[in-house]
Amino acid sequence: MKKATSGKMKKPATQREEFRGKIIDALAQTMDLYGVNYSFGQLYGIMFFEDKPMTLEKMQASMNMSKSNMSYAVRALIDSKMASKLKEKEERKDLYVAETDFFKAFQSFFATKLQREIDVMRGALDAVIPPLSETILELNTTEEERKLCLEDLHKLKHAVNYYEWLQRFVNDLQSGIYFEGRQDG
Amino acid sequence: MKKATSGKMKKPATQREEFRGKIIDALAQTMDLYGVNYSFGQLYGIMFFEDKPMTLEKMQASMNMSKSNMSYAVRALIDSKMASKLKEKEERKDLYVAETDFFKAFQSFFATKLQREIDVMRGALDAVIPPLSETILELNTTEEERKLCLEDLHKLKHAVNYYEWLQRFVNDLQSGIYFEGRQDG
DNA sequence: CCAATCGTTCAATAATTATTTAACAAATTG
DNA sequence: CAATTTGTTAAATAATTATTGAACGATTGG
Repeated sequence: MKKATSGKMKKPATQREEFRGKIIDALAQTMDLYGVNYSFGQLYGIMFFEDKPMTLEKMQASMNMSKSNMSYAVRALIDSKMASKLKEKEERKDLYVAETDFFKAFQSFFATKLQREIDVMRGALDAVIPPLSETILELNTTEEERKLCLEDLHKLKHAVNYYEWLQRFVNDLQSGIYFEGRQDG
Repeated sequence: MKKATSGKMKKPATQREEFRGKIIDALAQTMDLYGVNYSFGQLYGIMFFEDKPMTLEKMQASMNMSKSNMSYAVRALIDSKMASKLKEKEERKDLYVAETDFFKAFQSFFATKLQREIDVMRGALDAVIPPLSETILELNTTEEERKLCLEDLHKLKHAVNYYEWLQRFVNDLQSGIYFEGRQDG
């Protein structure tokens, strides 16, 4: 992804808006690093500075983009728990706020991604290890093939260990213990 | 990114190759999650199973893709330290190996990404905080504008704390202390 | 209960990214 | 040192993803 050329954000009027723009760009670049659409990252940045809950209409105005795209964007942010929808509405319109605590945002974003990774890999490992083991155990498997299967199995067992460790890591991340030495909140 | 339809991998001949294919697909999906080109992720998977060093030619044959693209792919893997180039060559051809220790691969991949994030964000914060502070200190700043700037400054200071914490986290990640409880190596 | 409006989805289009082909410089062998 | 051969890059093309506009059901306010 890349800085979109369509629907460019409105030009900074004050110096403060210019500063915000720089931080928003850095945030969007950062999120882009992890596979998040650059524009969706920008929206996070805008919501980060906007202290009040925002409507889709407001987002549309800030980003100069279609409401449709804002709908997709805000949903993506909600999926990775970087934003949330409020229960209240403002004259029929849904309201959304960004998670402005970077520590919590980090926790949510990575925990979500890592958990998805674990689920995908565990799914594949669980599907492959049993029949691979079976092949090794079968009498009519050639000696050469058995040797190759054993090597693969060894690698997959290493992967299982890794993903068990990673699951503990994610649990710890969610528990908050890594944030114990933090300064501020 | 998405499973490429061009240059599809050769069909599995043995059951073992089919199993490998499933794991390779899961690995590629996983890397895709973090913004890595799916095909490049597949290449990592192939190198992961191939125990010997590989040449570009070999990669080309395994993936049914151009040597050019394999050159790009292997470089991306090297950049995130998931693979490395050997000093030796095999009849003029460069040799590459994948990092097969998932713990080390994790360490490298995330440390690289997170460090890039820290650098981008610190760059923006360092560029913005001093002039923003200056604006607040200036006499001819309106009361309203000063209030808004102060709110922004507060948020950015929180971000600085976060990135200081994240830098310590990355240092710890690189030191290996998070892997102390691991089972296997 | 009707008219307006919100948010979502689908299909179309625009924009970006992935991949290839071709050209080239560096290295190497005979 | 000439002829190959390698790996990289640039430009062109193919494929995918992002964004929009329009259509629709749901909701709500009159």
